[in-house]
Amino acid sequence: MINIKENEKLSMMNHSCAHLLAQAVKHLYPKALFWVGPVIEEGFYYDIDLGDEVIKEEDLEKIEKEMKKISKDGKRIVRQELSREEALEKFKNDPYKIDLINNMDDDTVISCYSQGDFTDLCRGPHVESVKELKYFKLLKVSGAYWKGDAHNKMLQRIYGICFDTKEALDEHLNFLEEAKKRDHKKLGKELGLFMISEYGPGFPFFLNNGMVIYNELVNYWYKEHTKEGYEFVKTPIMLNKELWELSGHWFNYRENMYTSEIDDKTFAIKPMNCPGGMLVYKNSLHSYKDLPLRVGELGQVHRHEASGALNGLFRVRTFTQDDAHLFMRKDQIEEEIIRLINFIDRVYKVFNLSYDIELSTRPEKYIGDIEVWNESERVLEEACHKSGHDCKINPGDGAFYGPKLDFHIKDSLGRVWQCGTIQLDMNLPERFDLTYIDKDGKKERPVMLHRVIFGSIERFIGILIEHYAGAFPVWLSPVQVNVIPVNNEYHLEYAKEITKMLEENDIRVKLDDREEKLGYRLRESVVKKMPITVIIGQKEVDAKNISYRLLGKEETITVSQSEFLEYLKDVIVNKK
RNA sequence: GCCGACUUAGCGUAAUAGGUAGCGCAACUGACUUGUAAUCAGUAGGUUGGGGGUUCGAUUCCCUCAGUCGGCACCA
Repeated sequence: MINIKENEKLSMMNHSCAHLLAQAVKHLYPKALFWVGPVIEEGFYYDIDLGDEVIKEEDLEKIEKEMKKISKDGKRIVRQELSREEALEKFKNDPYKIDLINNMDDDTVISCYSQGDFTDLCRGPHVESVKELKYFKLLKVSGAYWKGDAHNKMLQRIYGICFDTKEALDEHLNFLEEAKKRDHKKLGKELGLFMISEYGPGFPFFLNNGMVIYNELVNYWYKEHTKEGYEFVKTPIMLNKELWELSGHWFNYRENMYTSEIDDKTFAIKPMNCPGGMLVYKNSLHSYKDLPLRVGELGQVHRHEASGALNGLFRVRTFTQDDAHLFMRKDQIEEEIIRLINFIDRVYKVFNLSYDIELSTRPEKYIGDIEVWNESERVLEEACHKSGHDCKINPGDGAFYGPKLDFHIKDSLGRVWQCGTIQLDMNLPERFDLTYIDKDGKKERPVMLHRVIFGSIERFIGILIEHYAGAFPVWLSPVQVNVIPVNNEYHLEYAKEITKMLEENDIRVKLDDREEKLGYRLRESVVKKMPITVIIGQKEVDAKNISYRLLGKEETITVSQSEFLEYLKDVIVNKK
């Protein structure tokens, strides 16, 4: 996946293409006023005020046609620098451009670019001529708040993308198509993984096949966390409102919390697991010798997300965080974080997911001492480097209660998802007055980390569906082996024997003994993305061996039963 | 929540300038007895997302509610 913004030439082309779009829109909708048209990672957009006219998806073709016409006409793109007064005069009928000009610093060089009958306020740079803009595509229209503020009116935004060659454009359009094919909502339905009912928008149901994947992930999670020295808890879904007042969540997130009135008391369904985790910590005394204490919880949380935000498994109203709270002494932070980074690295590698780490630092609104912040940020960054990773800084993007490391994974299509996060919390240990007993018998405040690796199991499954295009590796696959006898009359008995043998070895196996042609059943094996298809015919019956085909491969491999089992155990245990 | 589009059988879809809906797959029944991506025939399946309105008549037009999708805003 290409990042237009990071490629100087393409970035300039896309910016010019945004102007070309604006010019075309102006031709077709003379009343149109334009806000801004920046380059983004996947092309460009332009925000447009059309009064009461509406541009619809089907209008894009028409606009594109006009853009092509202008491009063919081949006008040069000319830069002109203006004084503030000249600029205000030039754009006097355009409140949006006036707003832009008035918000410019005094030392900004004001410039505009003209191409034929169209002029736009812009700092540039641009390509020499609209002639250069040949391989572009308008992709979607939507509403967008003026200046990105939900209190402002909504403008219409048109998205597009431009390339320097036809091949590059086609490649991108193919990429979009491929992504569409992999859509987890579509595959989830086709493969019987999950469903969402209109009775519960944002509340996914996992179906049998999805549950297999879910449980495999959970089992794997427990196993790895046990190896890493974690303990496990399960805290209640619902707790008295007073707890949320104490934690501060009631004040900050009340609007998004589900509540229930019982016996004249308000209970709130947990939107996060930490307050419960704090209570667990406080349930017993802790010695400095017991630290670091690592407490894991697969905690199901509920958050009332805006209806328009919901999206398959990616954005839901209930999800399971693979949460953990780590309590430690100050001198243990660095080591613990390095350990965590290595842990997360190990987990992502299992799924063939590469990733980048970003450090988000102190935001404007923060709590705690600035020295503690600086020190914490330094420790996080250093741990990142010491574990052999680059660390991109995201200034001011930390939580109000502490800095964090975010893990951005890259899927097989090159799309980036934020999943893991390690957050230092300077708020809750204070609010809950967490302590441990130090060497000299005095109470000390522990340092606390929150962390997730998958983030949300539901969302992670959504990402995996798209990452694998529904063709899961054997260890995750709902059905691992599909057994097809060529002819039920002669081969079913042996096929049953094989099926039973595999079942006894904890392989998820399916026997397809329907009275259908081999081709038909084989096709279904492929369509349902079953990783291994065993075909049992006379040859196999006679030799007492097994022939199998791997999903996506043409060849048939014939092996003995024990070799087959060995092969299966290898791919499953080693998660190949 | 906001802007726009969409909602027809389990799934994917067609149709009517307003005259009560077709097709494919799946399902079921029967025939076929099969060696690497769809055997043939038949049967059943729909108050066209819910409610309201206009009309002699609404799946089609209008209003409204819900949901879905693409964005925006939000994302502890």
